[in-house]
Amino acid sequence: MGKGRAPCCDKSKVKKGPWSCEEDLRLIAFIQKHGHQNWRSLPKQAGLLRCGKSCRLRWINYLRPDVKRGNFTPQEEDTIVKLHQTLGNKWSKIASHLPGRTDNEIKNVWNTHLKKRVMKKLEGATSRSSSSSSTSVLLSHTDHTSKNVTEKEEATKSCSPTSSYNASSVSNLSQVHEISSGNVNIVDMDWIFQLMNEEPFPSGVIETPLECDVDFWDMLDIIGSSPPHPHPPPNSDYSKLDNHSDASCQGLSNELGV
DNA sequence: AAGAGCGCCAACCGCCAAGAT
DNA sequence: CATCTTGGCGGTTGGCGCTCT
Repeated sequence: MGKGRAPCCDKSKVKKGPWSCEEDLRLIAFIQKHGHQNWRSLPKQAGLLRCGKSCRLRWINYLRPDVKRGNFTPQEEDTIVKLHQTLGNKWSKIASHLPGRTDNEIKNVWNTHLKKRVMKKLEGATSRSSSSSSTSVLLSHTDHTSKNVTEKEEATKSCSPTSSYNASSVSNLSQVHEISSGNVNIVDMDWIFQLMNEEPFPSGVIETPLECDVDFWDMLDIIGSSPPHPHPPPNSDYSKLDNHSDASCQGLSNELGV
């Protein structure tokens, strides 16, 4: 291990905060095309003003094709509680037992729901001087809160930057147009590349910064409308990107049937 | 109606381990 | 072996939305 630690990126030049649809698309498209051998250089090559770590997190937690979203099943929650008893806060280890679930998600669920539930049950059990402490006793699913959370989530975040489309459906974007969960039209990245009318991601660095990449915004605008249609160039003014982004997200949501 | 408080969760931060040089 | 780089992990936080008063 080294002495000091160089910052993973120049913090002054990276964007922070929630990811936009545009950024997600860029990341997905790049990884689909080139994979992610090097997270550090990925953002630069993909034309993202993000830290490599941030890209990795975004991919692992939300954009990965096999990531499972939505409420945890009672079985999953039971598994988490059981594994937590033996593994402690080893979220990645716990996650490895729950296909499609991420350590971050499990950590959140534990901290927000399961911990309280287990504590409550434990307290109840202690006050009743109960000798039983098995997880099956600890776990009662009658107050399954995650369902409400999910419903709320889907209602309120249908077009949020972080879940504007179903990331789990973005599997093999270049080929797959339907997924098993339904007939969902997936945005074909090759089609996007064609729209861009250029080699998707040249081996070198993409020089186009987000705020002036008119073609890219135009492309996204086209994605946001169904069917695709010629469209006047969108605003290149960064201050207007949010609105533009919302429109694109909404269109994208419709496009994907989310 | 509006402000305060709370819950949830996506994302960031810092540390550590492993691999590369 | 020492140093450097990168990926991964777990803890924490900021912001948003909902509920309560």
